Amino acid sequence: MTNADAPTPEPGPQALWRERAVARSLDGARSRAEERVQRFLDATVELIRENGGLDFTVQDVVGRSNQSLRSFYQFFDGKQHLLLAVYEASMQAASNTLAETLALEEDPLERLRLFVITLYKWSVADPIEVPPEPHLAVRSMADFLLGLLATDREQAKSASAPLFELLLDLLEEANRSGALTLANPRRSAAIILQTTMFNAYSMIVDGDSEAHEASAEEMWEFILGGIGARS
Amino acid sequence: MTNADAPTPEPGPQALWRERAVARSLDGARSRAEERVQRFLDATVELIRENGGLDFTVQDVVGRSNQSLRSFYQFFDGKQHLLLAVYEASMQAASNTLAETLALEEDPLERLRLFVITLYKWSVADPIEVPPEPHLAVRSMADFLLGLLATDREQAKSASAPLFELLLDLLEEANRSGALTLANPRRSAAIILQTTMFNAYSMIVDGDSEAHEASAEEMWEFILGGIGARS
DNA sequence: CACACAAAGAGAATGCGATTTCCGAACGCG
DNA sequence: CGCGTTCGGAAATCGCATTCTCTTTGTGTG
Repeated sequence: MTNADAPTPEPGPQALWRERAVARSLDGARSRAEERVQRFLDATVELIRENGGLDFTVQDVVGRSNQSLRSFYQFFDGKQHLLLAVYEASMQAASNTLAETLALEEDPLERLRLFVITLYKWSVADPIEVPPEPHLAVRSMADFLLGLLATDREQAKSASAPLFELLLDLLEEANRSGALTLANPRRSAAIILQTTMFNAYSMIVDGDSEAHEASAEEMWEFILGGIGARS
Repeated sequence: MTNADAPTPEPGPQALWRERAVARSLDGARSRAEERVQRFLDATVELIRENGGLDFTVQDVVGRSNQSLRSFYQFFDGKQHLLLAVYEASMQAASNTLAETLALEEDPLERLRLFVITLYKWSVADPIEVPPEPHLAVRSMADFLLGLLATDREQAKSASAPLFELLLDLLEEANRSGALTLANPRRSAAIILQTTMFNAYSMIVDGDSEAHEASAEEMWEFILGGIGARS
């Protein structure tokens, strides 16, 4: 209930962008505002898809969403915030979709495998080709994310939380069922997430470009061994 | 926007920056030029150290090295190139220093461990505190590197080559000695390098900030398991 | 219906950096 | 000694994010 009327207060670091963006306004106005924010986000996702990167201008986003610069800066603190919002949304969406997919599987370890393989594919996929939902922009946002880590650790952390928590659940479940014996599930979750999402580097430093299919499994094997499973 | 073709023939895309930079010029002039280029690089490293990031202006570099903007753009194609040059030099230096360190150790697996632990420390260390040689700027350059991967894969690859080759040698050596049984050393090298250098992400997503000491070993354990060693 | 006003669009104005260009002095050489 | 090359100094451009101003539009009120 923070009734913010100040120009640009910059309250807590945990203030969710959406709250901020939709701040005041009564019922009707609120939903109208949310809708506008959403239009900005959608336009951004489209742009990222199209040129496969973050090199579009704020003007592009504004134009694409048929709104004005003024509105943009009323809803977001800047391009950085916009990107963060998109990233956050992506992670949330990814997390939800993954959770659905995993629901079909029973075996703890198999669930974990599914998580890794799926996330890996999303992370490696060329955004231009990724057809489905406004889901992942993961690959395209990797560098933005690293930049964020350098400055707003907290935000980067909370934005990544959905996926992290999901994975953590999987690990703890596996631990309980006896499939794994992790001393520190949190650390394991962190390293697995990192290994899976930042594979772009590995992909490149090593010469070949083909064999994406193969490497998904290779990576899974690597992780599996790393966390102490595999005979 | 990637290829800014100058009137000069400039053949392959792998043309090393240093060659480019020092292009023509006879003997005397050449060394003089090399020295100037070096001054730019040194100044850059200093700046990165000082503010722990890449957010300094070209002007800063120029001023710091007591040269002129004009000269800067005569030697480098732009800030991007400067950064690439620094990164390349860092990797080369890191590789050399590592090679020296490893020479003292006999056991293949232990050599590998030393490689990982050392590189990890360099990658995680706060650049402001790293006292020794103009060595690593790895941590500070992680995001730049990812950006590079998105655009100039080849350059990113060749700049990372020194470390990659060194690690590859270690792995093959371990394979020969029977300490390891890697089916595809190149892939293993790639994934190990990635896991080690990009730990920043892992470090953050997981809550805690302490325990760097501990995590170096944890990471080693993870990698060791991943590549199939460890009982 | 005219009026007060908040919301939102159009763009011009700023500011900051990277990149280019221009001008003239210093230098090497026939 | 004059000429071309090299190079510092600094102004001129450019692209883009971020601000600021002015106008228009939608809505509810007396």
